[in-house]
Amino acid sequence: MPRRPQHRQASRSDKLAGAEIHSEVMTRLRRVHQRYTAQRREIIGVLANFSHPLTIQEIREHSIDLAQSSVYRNLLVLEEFNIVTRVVTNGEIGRYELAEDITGHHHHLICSQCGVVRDVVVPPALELDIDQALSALTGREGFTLEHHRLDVFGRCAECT
Amino acid sequence: MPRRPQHRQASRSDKLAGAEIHSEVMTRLRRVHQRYTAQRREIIGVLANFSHPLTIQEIREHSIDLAQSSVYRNLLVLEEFNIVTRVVTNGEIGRYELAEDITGHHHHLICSQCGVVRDVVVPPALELDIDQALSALTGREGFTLEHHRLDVFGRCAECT
DNA sequence: ATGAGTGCAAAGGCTTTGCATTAGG
DNA sequence: CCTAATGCAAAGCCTTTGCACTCAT
Repeated sequence: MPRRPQHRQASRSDKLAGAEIHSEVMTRLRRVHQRYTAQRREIIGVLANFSHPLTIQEIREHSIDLAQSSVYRNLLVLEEFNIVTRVVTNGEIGRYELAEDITGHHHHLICSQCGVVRDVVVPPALELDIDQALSALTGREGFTLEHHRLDVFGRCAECT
Repeated sequence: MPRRPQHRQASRSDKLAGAEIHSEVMTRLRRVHQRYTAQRREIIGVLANFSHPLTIQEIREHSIDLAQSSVYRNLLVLEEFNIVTRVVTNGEIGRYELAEDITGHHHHLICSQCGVVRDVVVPPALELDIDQALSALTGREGFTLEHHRLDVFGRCAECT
């Protein structure tokens, strides 16, 4: 399964990189009796090459021989087992990225004009404050806290 | 334009309520040369009756004689002029709520299982911390900060 | 009066599904 | 081997659009 060369984009604080990601994903899929097929490797490979969530269109554009239905079906499986995450940003088109326990916890900076998404990390102290406050809040509301999502909206330099 | 009685749900710190909302919306629409038609009043009325974002389906279910296309078109207009906000939560179905400058700034507590959405308010101190951190962050990234969205995911009491 | 807004139905666009074929373990 | 996964095309589902009619201003 050929992997076309791709320049890696601005890397976040990668917890895992390159080959490590594949073996990690392989392990996880094995654990749940799922196969790590060529198409799944391809999808993971593409997602690993970018430091921001991709649309299904984009995933297909950056790979070859990926049937549309396979991409949809595989992303569903990969999401089910917490290997990728579906993130919703501006419009309603779904975007996917590797799970945070692979790439590290981060948030999204979204241009409200053109929709471009950039991964960002906020100070650990703030994350702590947020988690504390939300923990109290969910308790009060009878919810079991799972995780939070902090999206930042603004205009990117190009869209002034 | 009949408005079926609806029990108002757990009210947040309402900045405006009932009739006030209609006159406020009326004013805003006038300002941009838009008409406040019966259908638009109906939509606003339904949204005002709930303290959490509604899907288009739900909006239609809680009103009468609203053509599907009119709901879509009106929500587009209302969103354009910052009277309602489209919020995306779990899946990809759009949900709408009154703009924050009408209802007050808040966030969403979303059940990752059943998708129910509850409005929540976090401590002002936390909001301040967040805004400060994000302001610094967006500056660094060449973005102009507009607003943030903090969604909390967890399991509601029913979904344990 | 008169153009924005409405309703109906048809068209779009992304996503899901059915089914025969292929391939991973 | 033997079932999960794939590819293709058809079907679904939410959303948008065209067009004639209606109603706010």
